[in-house]
Amino acid sequence: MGRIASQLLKGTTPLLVLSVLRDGELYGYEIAQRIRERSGGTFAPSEGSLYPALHALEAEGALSATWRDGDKGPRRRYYRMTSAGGALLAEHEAQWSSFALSVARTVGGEAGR
Amino acid sequence: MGRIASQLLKGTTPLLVLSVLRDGELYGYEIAQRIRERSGGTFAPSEGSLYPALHALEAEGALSATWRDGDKGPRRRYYRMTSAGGALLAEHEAQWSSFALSVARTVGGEAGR
DNA sequence: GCGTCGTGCATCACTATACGAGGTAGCATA
DNA sequence: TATGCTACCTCGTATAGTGATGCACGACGC
Repeated sequence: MGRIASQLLKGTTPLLVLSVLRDGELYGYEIAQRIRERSGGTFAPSEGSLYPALHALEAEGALSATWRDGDKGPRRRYYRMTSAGGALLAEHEAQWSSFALSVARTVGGEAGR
Repeated sequence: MGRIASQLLKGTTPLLVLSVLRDGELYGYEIAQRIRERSGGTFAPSEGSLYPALHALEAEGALSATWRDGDKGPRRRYYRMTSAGGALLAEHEAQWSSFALSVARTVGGEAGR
């Protein structure tokens, strides 16, 4: 990803994470893969941003998580969206659309009114 | 603006600044006002982000600037987009649309293929 | 004359957050 | 044995937005 995009990404991680968790329970690594797939490869959140974001969402009560031993490979931490998480997702979605709309208006040059 | 939006804004300032300068020459304060108007009041870049961004764009050669005494009020620094700035604007626009599209795809949940 | 307000530019400390590197660990395969 | 993939976590660094502060000018009210 170019040097610009990593700045554009700021603030979108919770939105992206919550979005892929609408499908159901996922563990961290899998969340990153889903985001990558769904974005068409454009987004590949680094571990250094993904895990802190998951911890923060869990601390806020937006996600609940449980450790589970994989029969193969190391243990995984599975995340599930709570109802508070659903509300937060809705909020982030609204914020995003309003933001994207405002960018479009400003760049497009139509009167903002 | 909420605490989320200020993170979303990161990286968009050059795009917004260059966009309003398509109209012609503007000075710093005026650039902020235009962005505010065009965005419908959603964006109101703080001075602490606007001026450094203008200086950076000037240093990159995307903008040329001249001091001019206002007949009333203090002197103003007028900015004009260079041809390099036009190219940079096109690049930022492309980057933005690709970014916004990817967010929409990821949030929308369509296969990213 | 003097304080206050609005314009206009600039810089600073603070903050949020993305990145990459490094560490731990388990299992599979060569 | 060693290499590589999965899987988690944390740390140092860089980027860039915010609000506060400062300087300077002109206009207006008292």
